Amino acid sequence: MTAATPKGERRRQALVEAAADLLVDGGFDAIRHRAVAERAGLPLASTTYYFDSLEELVTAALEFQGNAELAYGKARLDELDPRECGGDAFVELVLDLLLGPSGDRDAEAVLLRYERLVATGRRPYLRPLMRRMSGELHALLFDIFTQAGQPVSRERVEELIALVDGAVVNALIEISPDPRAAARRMLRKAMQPR
Amino acid sequence: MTAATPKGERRRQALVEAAADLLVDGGFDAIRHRAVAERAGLPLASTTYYFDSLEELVTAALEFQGNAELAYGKARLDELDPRECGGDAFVELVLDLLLGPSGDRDAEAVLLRYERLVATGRRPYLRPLMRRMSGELHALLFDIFTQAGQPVSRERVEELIALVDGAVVNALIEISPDPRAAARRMLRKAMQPR
DNA sequence: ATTAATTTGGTACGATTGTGCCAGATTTGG
DNA sequence: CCAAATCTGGCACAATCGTACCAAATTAAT
Repeated sequence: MTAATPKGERRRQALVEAAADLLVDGGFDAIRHRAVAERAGLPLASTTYYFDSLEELVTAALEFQGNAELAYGKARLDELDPRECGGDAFVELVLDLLLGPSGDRDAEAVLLRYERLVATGRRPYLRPLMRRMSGELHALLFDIFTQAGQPVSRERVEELIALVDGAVVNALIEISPDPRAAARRMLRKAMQPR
Repeated sequence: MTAATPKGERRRQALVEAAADLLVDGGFDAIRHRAVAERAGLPLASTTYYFDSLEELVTAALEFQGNAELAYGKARLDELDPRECGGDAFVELVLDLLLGPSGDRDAEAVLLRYERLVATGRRPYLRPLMRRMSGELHALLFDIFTQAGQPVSRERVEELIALVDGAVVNALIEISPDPRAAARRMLRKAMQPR
């Protein structure tokens, strides 16, 4: 279902953003009709009016959030200073793209990113969207490495991403998880010249 | 709550195994009082009689399943033929340990293994258990590499595991996911001598 | 054998869920 | 300006959930 009136469009968008918020700090299961409506300050029925099903709402929320993250990544690419590309700053940049800005320190934000990947396994309807966003992220990383004077093959990009993702996933079971530190360690070792 | 009579112990165990079954083919969310009771052929109330809460039941199921997988891994180690350790067979062995036996062909079984890792992020009560099992798995892989005449450092084991895990997680979003193939490709490249 | 502890299984309750319904209000198009 | 489309929001329903309760049955202990 799509809105036909300007105000309707605004309301629909408000619902999407509310759902994206819930997604970020509660995971997929936090996206419920009532929760979305409440956070958006709208009546329950508006969620079923603008979205034929929960799946549609979840998809819209994921797309909104994913696009925001990609836009953030592109901004980082544009402001990339080619001089500061060998050191730690570059590693942090890559981590920012894969795990989210270092500002949000807690592991929660990181967790969600990987919940998305895994949750896609049981929600086939998300696959096309996830595939597109994942492709764009890979391309973005490829550009950033190139721009930074450290050209890499597409295969190498995939390898580095896998390394980071694996490090993160394995860090989640620690008593006091610090996935970013684990990913940083792994990435540093992989990137140092031999 | 723990059983005091032999028959009670048997019933309790039946519940654990039923819960483990549900875990395997439905994920954590599939472990519900009613579902467990039904699969075990026992009344609903037996689940609350033997387990103070759902968390306790989930924990028991995870432990049961994890131990079974570790036992499988140890069996594979014992029957390891040191002659067939350079080729593809060895790669498949490692994949069997990390993704499960190649017999279960579908991506479902693989998916669950990674759902467990990520789900642990939102279920802190599972962390001690997951940590122990993960540690044993790492040690097991270390032994296997050693036994196979390809000694590696503990750090290298972690790196290879991360590589496989990352490859799997990223493969889950494909239209027709084949995580094992993705992991195999990544592992082969990492293990080939340079 | 008889008392006490344990187990059984049926049932019920309160919360939460996704979603359908619909009379009224609002906005849009002619 | 007015009819038609769109939107609103309150409500209800059936399912499902975790868990509490309790009288009867079974098992263990003396």
